[in-house]
Amino acid sequence: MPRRLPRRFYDRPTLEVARDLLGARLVRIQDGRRIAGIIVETEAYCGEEDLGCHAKAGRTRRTEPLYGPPGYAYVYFTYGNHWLLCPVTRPAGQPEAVLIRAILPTEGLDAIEARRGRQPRPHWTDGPGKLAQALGIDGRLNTADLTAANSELFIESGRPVPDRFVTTTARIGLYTVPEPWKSLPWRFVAALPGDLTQLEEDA
DNA sequence: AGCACGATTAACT
DNA sequence: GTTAATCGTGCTC
Repeated sequence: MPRRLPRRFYDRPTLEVARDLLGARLVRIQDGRRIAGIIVETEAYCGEEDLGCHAKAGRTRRTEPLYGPPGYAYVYFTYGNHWLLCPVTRPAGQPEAVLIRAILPTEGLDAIEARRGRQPRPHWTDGPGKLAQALGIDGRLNTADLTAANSELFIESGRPVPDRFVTTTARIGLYTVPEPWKSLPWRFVAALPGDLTQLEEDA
C-alpha cells in the first residue's frame, strides 16, 4: 500500500532525495479525483553556492519557499508560460530543492488528455512544464505542504528503482551557468519506462 | 523605467 | 539541430 512520503524523507541531502524520488508517484487531487504518474526524471538544486539554483540570488520574494522547511512545494513561473514544481529539501534556512522533470501518467488519463491531448501521448508529461500543465499545477500550489494529510498535491512511495535503471547527466537548460555547476551530474533519469510501469504493476 | 534573462515548449528546417 | 514565443523577476540607471 503506497503511503504519503513524510517530512523526514525530504529532510535529507538533496542528491539523495532526487535519486530516491525516481519511482515514487506524484499525485494531484482535483475535483476529488486523482491525477498521478510515476516520477522518472529529477534534478537537484543545492543552495546559494550552486550558481544553477535560484537561491544564488539570495532570499527574495520568489525564492522564499526554498528557505522554508522541507516537504513544501516551490512552484515558480518561467519563460512566460510555464510552471515548474520542486519539493523543498533540507532543514529551513538551507535553500535546496528537487525539480521534478518528467512522470509516466498512471491515473487520471482523461484529465491529462484533456489538457495535453493536442500533443502525442509520449509528450504529455515528458518535461517539467508539461507535467505541471497535465496535473493542473500552478502558482496557487506554491508553498503547499506536500506532507499534510489534506494536501491536494503530494508524493507517494513507490517501488524503488534499481541502480541499473538510473543514469545521471548534467542538468538541463543552464545555458549561462558557469562551471562546474553547469556540468555537475545532478540530473537523475530512470531509463526503460516499460520496465518501470511493470515494476509498479508488480508492486 | 528599462533591460537581460530564464530549472521551457512547440514548431520548424 | 534551431528558434520564436512570452512575461515575471531581479538588477541597474
